[in-house]
Amino acid sequence: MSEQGENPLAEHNEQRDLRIEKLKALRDQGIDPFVVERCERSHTAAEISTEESFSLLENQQVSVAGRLVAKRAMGKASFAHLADESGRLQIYVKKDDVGDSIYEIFRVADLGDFLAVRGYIFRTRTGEISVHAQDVTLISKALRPPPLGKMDEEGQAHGALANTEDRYRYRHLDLMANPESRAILTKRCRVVSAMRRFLDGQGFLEVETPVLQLVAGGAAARPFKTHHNALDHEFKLRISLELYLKRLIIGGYEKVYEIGRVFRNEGISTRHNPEFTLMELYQAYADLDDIMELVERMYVSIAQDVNGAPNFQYLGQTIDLAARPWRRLPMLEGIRQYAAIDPAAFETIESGKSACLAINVPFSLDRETTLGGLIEKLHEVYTQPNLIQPTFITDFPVETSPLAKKRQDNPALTRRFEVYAATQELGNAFSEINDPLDQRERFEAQVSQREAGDDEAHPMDEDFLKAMEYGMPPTGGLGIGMDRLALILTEADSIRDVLLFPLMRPDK
RNA sequence: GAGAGCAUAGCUCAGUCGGUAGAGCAACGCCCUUUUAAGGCGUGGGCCCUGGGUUCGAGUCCCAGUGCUCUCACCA
Repeated sequence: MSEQGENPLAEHNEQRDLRIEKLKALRDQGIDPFVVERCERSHTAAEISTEESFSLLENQQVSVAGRLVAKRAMGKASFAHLADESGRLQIYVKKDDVGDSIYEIFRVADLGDFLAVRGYIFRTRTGEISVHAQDVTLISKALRPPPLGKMDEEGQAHGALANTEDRYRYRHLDLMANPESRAILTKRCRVVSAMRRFLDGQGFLEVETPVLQLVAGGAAARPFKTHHNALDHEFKLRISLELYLKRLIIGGYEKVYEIGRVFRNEGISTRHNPEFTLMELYQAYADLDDIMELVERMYVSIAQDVNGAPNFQYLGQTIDLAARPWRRLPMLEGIRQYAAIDPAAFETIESGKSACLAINVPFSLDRETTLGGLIEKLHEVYTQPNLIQPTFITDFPVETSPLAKKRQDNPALTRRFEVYAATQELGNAFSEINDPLDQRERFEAQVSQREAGDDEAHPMDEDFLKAMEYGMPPTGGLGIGMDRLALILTEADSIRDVLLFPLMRPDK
């Protein structure tokens, strides 16, 4: 926020100044790395450096390119490593072979520059498969040194960019310097594509619905607000995908899904980012039990795709997704097992609270204003930490489930489940309400909660209610936080590790 | 929102009892034709996060602020 404004060229930086000088000197000799537009590559680093490929490629000509990430210059013959997306590859540059002028180009190349190398494959005295250069071209120049550190024989980086803030804030540097960061982020992308592949294979249609909405509904959260100039109207960024996808079911689509960014104006933590990726699907003529079956197959398929097995490790435990059917546990039954409170105690909020007092719960009862809220709190505190192997928690309280059908035999409970594994919530599903009168009552109950001070209660949405009044088939729906799913499949510590660019406070 | 920890060279980090700044890597110069965290000799590089305070003297101690990280709360 400096008043005079920052001129990047005025920035004092000795190493950068030197590199700019080098660039000028090269240009004076007619060598300009930035005029290069493309580069023919015959092989990637990974395609060269395996034993199988070596047996085919030894003494063969190859053309490779990549970022200069290590350099060991020794007078008239030098070694260096180039990194491309596939990995690292050693090159050997000998003055006698490339000639004085090319050797000089290599000699002045800095770490971070991009080089194209043509040469033949050989194995060094110490056994490393390498390219013996016959030609070296500078194809792009880095004006700042990369925070690479050094890599030892085990491939372990030393002295590389390690500061957590910088790794998130300058992800391009993190990706350059830390292969394990890239591995986790790549896996996250694969989780999303595996999800898409599975759903496409099941006959679901991928759709896109509005991010800018007049009423931000479908979840309980405060929205971001923005303004459209031409309409001179306030819009909100969506907090879920739900209500527009249901409109598509009303319109006659039978199996739709969307994988999209949603925005919640809330705190940031190791499990929360203000914008995150949600997958929601809706299937007409299906109920909660159909969705359970779908979820079991979906997770097995995704784990198989990204981990190569229908299970994964988390905190030292093996989570076995293939052992189907997964456990089904009604929420009140879980509370009976893990908190030792009889379901009969939840007649009223008062009787529920006395049962809580009797077992000395470790949270404040004053905060709980609805029976359903109290029950969910007990579930989170007592049951959830025990849910290691995949488990469907069913029969959520009606007050906290304003979009789920009531159970016919007990209208205090809903046809809803959340799926848990490794103690993490990994999905939320309902038999969706399709009775517009019931839906109106639920919204009205939410509006009274809002008026009682709960600014995250669901807002009234007349436009959606009107849509439902045209008739909606019985429908099963499912929502999955993709970032959370990626988090446990990668065993990452923080949601920021599975987001390419997590939200950061503005720099300086 | 509450608490704890951290902030020093481009990167990773030391810095003792309060005495005006150190290493490795990176950079620059010289040597070196199979090295691989190459090596050898030499050189440059610092708003010690910011602002106050204590003190003859503060990277170090105190206060406040800022930023980050973690824990808790919030987030059905």
